[in-house]
Amino acid sequence: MNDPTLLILASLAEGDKHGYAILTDVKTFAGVELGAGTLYAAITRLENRGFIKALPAEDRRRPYRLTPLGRRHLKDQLAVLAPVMQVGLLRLEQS
Amino acid sequence: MNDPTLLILASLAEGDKHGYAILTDVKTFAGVELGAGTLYAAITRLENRGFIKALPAEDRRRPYRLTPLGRRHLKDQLAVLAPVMQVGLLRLEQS
DNA sequence: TTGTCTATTACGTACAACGCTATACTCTGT
DNA sequence: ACAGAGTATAGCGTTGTACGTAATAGACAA
Repeated sequence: MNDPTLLILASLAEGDKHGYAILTDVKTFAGVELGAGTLYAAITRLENRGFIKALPAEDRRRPYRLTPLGRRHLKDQLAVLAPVMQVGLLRLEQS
Repeated sequence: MNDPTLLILASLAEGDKHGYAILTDVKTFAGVELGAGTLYAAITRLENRGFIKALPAEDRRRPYRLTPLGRRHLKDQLAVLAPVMQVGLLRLEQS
């Protein structure tokens, strides 16, 4: 899958998580196994864009929280994706 | 939106289309306006991967058809996306 | 003839996906 | 005590590609 940011945002919509927890969560709900490099690079980008924010570190763990902006972004992304999925599935059935 | 290839495959699932027709179709069903460069570059990549194949040109138009391989690929992509959407929407509601 | 629509191609840039590696700590089993 | 697996993050290099922009060109309407 391309676009790991969507997966990360969807994961954080459930609640605060640190990187590794996102990794396992994504694998569970999406069946996608992100590489470590892919994940943490995407996290950094999401943070720079204000979609997620870092919480105080616990030990080695660096938890992140979805911001209202990130929440809206996820919602928008899903709103774009929904009709694509519907049309795709419908057309695959019909032909 | 990133990943214009998904949009193109979904468009061609309806029937054969040339580039410009894909452009307008995608705008209609997905609300996404692809740039010309984005579109034709993606088409070339899809052709190289065997997901679509070129049909005999009509005038200036170069129509393309979804191959069985491309069909399967679209199906797989949507199958990955479906749970991501479900989980995303569910979690947005809950929180 | 100016502009808009159809239709494709080429080019350049900037970002980012991904694999790989390094680091380091914790816990379990033998 | 040691090996190995799991937890957790960071850095690097390559490759791919998304996207904007511009060029080309025919058709048609104002």
